[in-house]
Amino acid sequence: MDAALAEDSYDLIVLDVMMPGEDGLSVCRRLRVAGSIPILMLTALGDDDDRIRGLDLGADDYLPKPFNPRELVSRVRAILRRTSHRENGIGHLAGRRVKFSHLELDYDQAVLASNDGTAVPLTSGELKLLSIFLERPRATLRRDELALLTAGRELGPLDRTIDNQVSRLRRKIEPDILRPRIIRTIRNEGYCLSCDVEVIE
Amino acid sequence: MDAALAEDSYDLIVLDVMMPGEDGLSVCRRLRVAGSIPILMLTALGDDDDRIRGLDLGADDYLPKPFNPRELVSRVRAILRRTSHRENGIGHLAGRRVKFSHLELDYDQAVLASNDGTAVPLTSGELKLLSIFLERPRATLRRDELALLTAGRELGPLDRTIDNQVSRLRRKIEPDILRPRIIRTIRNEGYCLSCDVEVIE
DNA sequence: GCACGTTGATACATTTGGTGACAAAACGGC
DNA sequence: GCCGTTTTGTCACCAAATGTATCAACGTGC
Repeated sequence: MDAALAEDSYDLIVLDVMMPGEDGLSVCRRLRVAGSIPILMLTALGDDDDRIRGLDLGADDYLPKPFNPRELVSRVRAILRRTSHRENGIGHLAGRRVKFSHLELDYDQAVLASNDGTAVPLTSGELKLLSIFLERPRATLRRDELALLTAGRELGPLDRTIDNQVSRLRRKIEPDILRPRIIRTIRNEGYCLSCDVEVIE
Repeated sequence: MDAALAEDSYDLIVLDVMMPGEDGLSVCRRLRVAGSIPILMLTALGDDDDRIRGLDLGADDYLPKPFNPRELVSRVRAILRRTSHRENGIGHLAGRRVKFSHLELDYDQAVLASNDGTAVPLTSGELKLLSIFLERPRATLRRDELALLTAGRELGPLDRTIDNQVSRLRRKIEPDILRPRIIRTIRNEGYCLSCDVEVIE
C-alpha cells in the first residue's frame, strides 16, 4: 500500500482493521499524519468502542462486517460526495511558499522569513504543526485533533504535549509573545490560526 | 425545522426517519434539493435497504438505533471534519473589523480600539460573547440563549455566569460603566446590543 | 561514546471564568 | 413616598485551563 500510494494518487481507501502485522487503526493513524485521503474502515469488530476509536483516529466512516456490498458502495459515494468538490481548504503545502501575517514560510527549506528580514529555521515538528494550521486558516482545532494530525496519537487526559508544541511555535512566529495573535487560544476548545494565508506559486 | 432553517444557519442536521407526518427520507430529499447542509440520519429501521436509500438520497451518514451516544458524537465529528468550513462558528465576522458605537473590534487580533485611541485586548470568552451580540444587533437575547451560544450549556436556576460575563465585557466597552448604553439590560428578558453595527471591508 | 538538537513529560506560574455572597437597582403594592 | 420582593451588578474566591521552564529520553552525526 505504501508503495502504491507513493506511486499514484487515490480518491479513497477502504481499510480492514484485522490484518496480519500492522493493524488497520495504526495504518489509519499513519495516513492521517501523512495527508487527508478519505478512509472507510471495514471490520469484523463490530464493537462500539472500536468504531468510535476508528472514527476518532480520523476515519471518515466505519462499516462493520458482514456488510451489504451495496451499502459499501453507497457509503463510499457519500464520502466522495463530500470530499471531491472540496476546494475550500488550502491543499498540500509541500514544496510551496506561504505568506501569512508578517511571515513567509518556505516549506521545503523549513525556514520562516519575516518582513523585517530575519529568518528562523523550524524543526520538523514545528513545521508539521504550522502547516496544519496554515492548511486550515481560522478553523479552531482541538488538542486531540492536533495530536492526531501531527503525530497520529491520542492524547492522555493530562497531556500537555500540544500546548508545548504551540508554545514553541509561538516563540518563533509571534511578534509579541505575551499577546499571541497569530495562533490564538480558544479556551476550552483549542487553538486557531487567526490570519489570512496566501500560497505563492 | 423549516422556520428555523430560514432564520439561522446550521452546521449539521441529525434527522430521524420515523416521524409522524412527513418522514425523514422525504425531508432529506428536500434538504438536498435546497442545499448541501450535512445530514446524519438516525433511525430504528436498521434495514440495509433503508440505509442505502438514505445514503443515496444524499445523507452523509446513517446510524441505526439503538446507538451509542459517543458514536453519534464521533460520527458527527467525522462529517464536520470533512465539510470543514467551520470557521469558529463565527460566520461573517472572522477576519473582519467591526465598528459599533465609539469602538472598533479587530476580530483577528481580539482587540477593541476606541475612538480616543486606546485599545483593549479581549479574552476568548469576551470575544465570543461580543461577537454573538454584534451578529445580532438590537436583538434581545435571554440568558439561557447566551449560555447556549457562548458555552453550549444550559443554565442552572441560580446561575450568574452570564451576568458576570456581561459585567466583565461591559467594563471594557461601556464609556460610563454606571449607565451601560451599548449592552442594555432588559429586565426579565435578557440583554440587548443597542447600537448599529458596521462590518468593514 | 559523545555532543547536539528535538521532543515529550513534569512541575509550577499565570490566566480565565464559574460560583456564591452580598449590594444595588427595579418593581409592585400600599 | 415607603417598604418588601425580585432581579441584576459585581466582588472575591477558587477550580480549571493554559503558558512555559526545565529535565529526561531519544535519535543522529561525528
